[in-house]
Amino acid sequence: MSKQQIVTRKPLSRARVLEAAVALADEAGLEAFSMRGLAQELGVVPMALYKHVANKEELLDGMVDIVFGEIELPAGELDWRAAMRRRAISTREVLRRHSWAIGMMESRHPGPANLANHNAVMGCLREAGFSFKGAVHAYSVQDAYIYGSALQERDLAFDTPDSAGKAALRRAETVGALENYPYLVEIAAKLPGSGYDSAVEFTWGLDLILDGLERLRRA
Amino acid sequence: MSKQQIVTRKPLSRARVLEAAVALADEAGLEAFSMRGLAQELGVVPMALYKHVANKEELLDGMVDIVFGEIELPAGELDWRAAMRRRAISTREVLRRHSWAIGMMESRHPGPANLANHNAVMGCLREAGFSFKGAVHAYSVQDAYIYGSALQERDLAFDTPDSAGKAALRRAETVGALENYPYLVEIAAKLPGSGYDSAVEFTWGLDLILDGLERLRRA
DNA sequence: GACTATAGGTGTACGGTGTACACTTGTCAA
DNA sequence: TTGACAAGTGTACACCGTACACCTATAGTC
Repeated sequence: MSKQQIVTRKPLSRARVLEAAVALADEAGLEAFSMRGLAQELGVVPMALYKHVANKEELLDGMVDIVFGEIELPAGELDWRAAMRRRAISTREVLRRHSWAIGMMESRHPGPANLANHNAVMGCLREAGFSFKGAVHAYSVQDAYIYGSALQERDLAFDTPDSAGKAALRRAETVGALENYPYLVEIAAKLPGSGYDSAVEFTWGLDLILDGLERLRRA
Repeated sequence: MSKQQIVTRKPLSRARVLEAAVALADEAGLEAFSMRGLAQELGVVPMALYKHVANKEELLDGMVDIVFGEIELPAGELDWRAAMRRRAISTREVLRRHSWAIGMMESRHPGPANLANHNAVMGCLREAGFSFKGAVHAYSVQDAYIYGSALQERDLAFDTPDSAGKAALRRAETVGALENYPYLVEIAAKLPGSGYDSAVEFTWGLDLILDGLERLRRA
């Protein structure tokens, strides 16, 4: 009986814990994500987790590095603009899958995937001919935009034109004084029929930034 | 004795609670911010707060709206670019004062200051001649950049060139394999002496974006 | 084969959190 | 004087992360 149990349930490991943690955070959100819940998901008592991760903080560090690992690195054979574009789009997609990670990508103790990612991006820019300072600028602008977009997408939930309009309307209705906010009214009225698409919105801004950076690089 | 107490301690009010909450979050951070801590700060028992705010969520909503209220609205007499630039810089400064609010600016139930802010920004763009779609694009790009920058600044703590270099170095040292990340090494080596300034970094990217938007507007 | 060290899972307990609910008390209107 | 009402209190509960002592199954050594 107890033998069977042991055979049945394959033993925990740091990798298995991290994997389950990411899956749980994906579906439950960061707010509802707890050590106790994760333990239950793994069919184990809460304290069992602490044999594989030091504490919740370290667990989160590991989770974030898994997320970094899913981001496509800039490929050397592409020109810098195409490489950065792909990498930005990949980052956005990964953050849509793991939206709990959005605020944590740069705030946690960095893991190997994080380091590899930053090194590859910086390398791509430097090899494309950006000066050191230029590369730092270029990196900052892109990442600020990528992470800011992810934040916006998550918070505004503009997934469909319809929900976008609804969100604007809900905002305006809050105070019941629509007439004081004519431009919010316009958004509520026009956005639903405008074919708004958050992916298109993202690439639009991305291309604006990349265009600006290309001008910088040539100078 | 008890009379004195009552005279001494002026009574709570929603405004006083919110104000104290913002102050406490400013100095303690969001992590350490609790209803119990706030009550203590106000010299009151925790449950007393619930006579003035429904719960912690609603309290946070109110706190975020206070933050919105501190942001300078675009002034009508400036041209759109100058107005947007000032507003962006003001937003960044406000978020530096209240960095706990960074991830919450667009995710909470919106209050009046939030609505006024969004309405004013959208209005500024529309009146400057942006098409509806163009204004939405312009708004999205700017806010994504502003909030993303705030996130980066908070997380990387690149407040001084020195700390910036240290941060990069700390990252690289984590795995003890500097030679695998040559571009991180470069950052660690060069950034400290480069005169890095996060405010300059911010306006650099901001101007890049505003330039791009001006081109759009003229088209 | 017996013995022991060790890694992995358990059970209990503690101090923290948000907040429901019933209570007192201080203030003002009638 | 009474009685309603708003403001502050005290107790209690379910949840959280995790320290610490314990058990137990396996692996290595003689």
